[in-house]
Amino acid sequence: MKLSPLGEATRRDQIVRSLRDLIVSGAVPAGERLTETDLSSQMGVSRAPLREAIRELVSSGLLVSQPYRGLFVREFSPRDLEELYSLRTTLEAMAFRHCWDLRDDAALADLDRRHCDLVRTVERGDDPARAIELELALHSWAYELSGHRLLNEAWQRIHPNLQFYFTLHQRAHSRPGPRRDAHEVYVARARGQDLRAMLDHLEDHMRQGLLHTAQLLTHDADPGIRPGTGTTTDIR
Amino acid sequence: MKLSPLGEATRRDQIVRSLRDLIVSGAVPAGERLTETDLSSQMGVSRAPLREAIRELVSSGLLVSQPYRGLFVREFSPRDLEELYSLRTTLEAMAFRHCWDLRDDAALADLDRRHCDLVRTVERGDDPARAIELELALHSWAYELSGHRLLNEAWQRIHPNLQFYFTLHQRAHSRPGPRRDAHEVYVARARGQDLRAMLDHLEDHMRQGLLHTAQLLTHDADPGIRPGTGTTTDIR
DNA sequence: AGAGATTTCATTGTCGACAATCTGAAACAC
DNA sequence: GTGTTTCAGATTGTCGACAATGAAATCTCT
Repeated sequence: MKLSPLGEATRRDQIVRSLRDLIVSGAVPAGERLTETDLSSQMGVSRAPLREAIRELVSSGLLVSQPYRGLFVREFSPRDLEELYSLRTTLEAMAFRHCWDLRDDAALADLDRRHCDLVRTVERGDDPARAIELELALHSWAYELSGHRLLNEAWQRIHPNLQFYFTLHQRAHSRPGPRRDAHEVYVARARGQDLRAMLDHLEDHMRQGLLHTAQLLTHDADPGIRPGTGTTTDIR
Repeated sequence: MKLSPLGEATRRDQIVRSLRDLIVSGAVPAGERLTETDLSSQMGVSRAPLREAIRELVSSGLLVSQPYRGLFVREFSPRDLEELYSLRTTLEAMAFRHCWDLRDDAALADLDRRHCDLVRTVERGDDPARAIELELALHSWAYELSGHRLLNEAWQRIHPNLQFYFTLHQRAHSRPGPRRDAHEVYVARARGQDLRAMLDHLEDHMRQGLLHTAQLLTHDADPGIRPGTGTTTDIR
């Protein structure tokens, strides 16, 4: 039996969730300045718990705070995006190395379930935000299965950033959610017996994702993107 | 010319630094409960900035907060330690892959400088806390050189945890600081041309560190430590 | 005396008000 | 006209007091 953690009672946590959803869903434009007074009055709470929630979101990278200057929704430069992808690749490779021998029938069934959810939502076509969520949830499988709490925490920290960026990207180019066949291969590799193949596919998958999103970026002056620099296993 | 970032003016940041030093230096026993009222009165500040500072330390793992229950200094289980080491190994390997081709004369001089500082402090014998600090600063070299901001952030987040644990460990067993020759090899590898050798050494170095510290742990019931599960390159 | 209900008290979570700081524009000197 | 200074307005940072919660101590009933 699996029971979800009961909702945190404290307002701070509610605010964190609420604000995170607000940002990640793209309801506020990236770079937008947020004023605490407005937020607190709109949410019907005092500034004290709001400010604590803000601290949490700042340290997870969704907000940027400049003392006495203001609070801003995070913006993504091409360089930020590349860093996000490279770190993610490294972490996910680590997750697979750790969870590889722990894959039992229950775990694989779990993987299938997540995959089915994703496919269903993608095929339905509406609710692309949900598709993004499920896409990332699919990737969460390896982290959770690994049993590595610290690794999972690290993933949970960059997870909203990816979700946020995907939403931005999708809105900007009104594209459909993630492609189906890419995940077919991913899942197949994850079910297979060849860890090396999984890691290689992972790196390709990530590199493709990076290129796919990066080539559509309008900022073209930043020389941050160098597609090389293997992040998991390539050192030869 | 290198100018250090000018000190944050806000009290919150001062409190963060002050509290972090307090914890990391071992002045407060691990597992100890901290009461906000005491802290705020002792530090001569109100609870508002204190609580915001606490949020920051909680999200970096140095404090544990249970809503309405209390605030506690983080404790390390053998499992926590293993997770810290494995994640650190992965991140540091990534740092070296990223900085490898960026090592120029200035960077190597920087590395030497850090190494000399460490050796001097270790040989002087007093101030073991400073030795720990410099030990970790030596490792920071690769992260900073890599130019990978997100990676550096991740390192900065686990950095205090390591410092904290080393302090605890050193106090408990009144041992001298880090061994000298271990870092001779580390620096030599970092200066060399063989990235593979560096990564292999890194893994050995970390595994030894883990075993060295873990075998002295008194908690022996936790089966968390399984020395296997290579974290960087071993998948053969 | 012992188990359960109740009260008490310390501590955390939240609020509204005040002080410190930044931004921008208007006033001023050259 | 240009550059500097001053001053208002708005916003963030900080404070002290109050409400909500948890845990220990006290009380009650068998």
